[in-house]
Amino acid sequence: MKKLDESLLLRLPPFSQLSRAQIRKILDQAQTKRLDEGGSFFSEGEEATRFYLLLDGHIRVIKTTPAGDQIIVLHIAAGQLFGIAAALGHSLYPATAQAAAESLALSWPMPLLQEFSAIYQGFATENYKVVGARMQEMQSRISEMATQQVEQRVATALLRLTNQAGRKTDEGIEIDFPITRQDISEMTGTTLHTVSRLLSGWEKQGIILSTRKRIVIVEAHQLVRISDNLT
Amino acid sequence: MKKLDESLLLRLPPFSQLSRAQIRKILDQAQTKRLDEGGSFFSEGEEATRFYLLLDGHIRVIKTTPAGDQIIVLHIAAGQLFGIAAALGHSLYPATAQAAAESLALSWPMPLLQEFSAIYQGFATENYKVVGARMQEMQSRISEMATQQVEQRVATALLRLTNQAGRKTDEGIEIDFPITRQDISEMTGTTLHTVSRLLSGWEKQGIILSTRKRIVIVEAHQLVRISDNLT
DNA sequence: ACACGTCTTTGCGCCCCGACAAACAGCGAG
DNA sequence: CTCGCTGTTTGTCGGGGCGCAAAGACGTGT
Repeated sequence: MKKLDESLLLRLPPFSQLSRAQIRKILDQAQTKRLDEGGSFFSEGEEATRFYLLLDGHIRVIKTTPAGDQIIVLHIAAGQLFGIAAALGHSLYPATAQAAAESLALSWPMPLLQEFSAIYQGFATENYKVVGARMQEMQSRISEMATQQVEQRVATALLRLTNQAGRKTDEGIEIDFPITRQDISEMTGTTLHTVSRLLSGWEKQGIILSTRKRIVIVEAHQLVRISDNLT
Repeated sequence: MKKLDESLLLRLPPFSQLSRAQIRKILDQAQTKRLDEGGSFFSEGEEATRFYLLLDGHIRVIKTTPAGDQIIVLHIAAGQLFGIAAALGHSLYPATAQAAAESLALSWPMPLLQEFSAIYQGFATENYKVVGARMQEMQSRISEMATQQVEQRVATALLRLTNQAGRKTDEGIEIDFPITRQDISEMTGTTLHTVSRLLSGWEKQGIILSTRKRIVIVEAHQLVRISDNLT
């Protein structure tokens, strides 16, 4: 309900064409939730009662297989809606939304999702675009997993992360939230050992810089070359 | 425009709650397209001008990687809508829709997609359900590719196919359209050689029967066991 | 300052599965 | 009937990357 939030929302795609009054009305119905790294907004299998908008931070969406291993399905950056699967006919959250860094989100009761879509021009179409973009990303990842080698997949994953959460520094582009080799292995379907070996190699070649939980891409074009398998 | 089509449509989810008159109006605006095995309704990258409803046959949705290998993203069974990605903000078809068997489909100009959604109760929600189901399937496949061995993935793929296109025979459940080892390898991200070896092994064990382009699952529970890695 | 937990690195051996090659079987065309 | 194309089988070989194990680096809390 702070003024801060109002102007913030105005800049976000789902709400960009609304009036101040409309924004305030929407905000009145929202809850704020702040989580430390590692906390979950909701978990796979829970009843999908609310949908969310990430104001700040980063979220990883995790699925756990019957066998018990976790894999990271996608990442969500600030400004994006999440937990909207119910609009697609699911009554349960299909995955877990976990904070990859300290995160702040607004949430609304699920029935308002339909209401917002019906009432506010642009909200629905923005919704679809989010879904469409995610479907494309998932398709790409299926292709990658099917055809690419581990080395290429890891390179691709890093590039994707820089696109979604890259922050320019004087050394290169830094991935703007804490991320471990384990995380990357869960994104690419390999082991943290292999990821560690690859990153070490790349660091020796000056392609990246890396400290604990932090990765900076120095020569992105080299990663592109690797992900395209031009050896 | 045949009577056949009218009653057929009435039974399909997207149109199940419509009146005869509404159905006729919808049909008047539709084109019919029949394709032999191997033909394409549309191709990846083309401008998305029409959306489709599969009346009969089976379709495989293919993506080609920059490197040139094809992978089968998903299969579409009779009664399902396809080519509706434009509703999600894409102006180009994101993949190729190829007939896996002789197929018959209706199609409408893309603008009618919004119109149908707006006018006809149930059409829009049915649409979402299709999208939701496909997203879940894609998520599952990402998990599988990330965590499962090739043998498990192939078993899972066969089970999925029997669910989507299984036809009961006296020998077991038959996959109801022509499918090659190559196809299966493109679904599971492996080579046709490995698939051939696996299927041969399973046939020796009496789990499946297989002739050229035809697969019959005899002991589905054994496949479930394999896909769950209970060796 | 110290101890502890988390994250990371590195080595080694094995096995799955991809690459290559060659032959066979089924089906349609002429 | 025979040819040719497409799909399938089977063998051998080699390597990428996973499992296992252990130690090292970094950050944190007390």
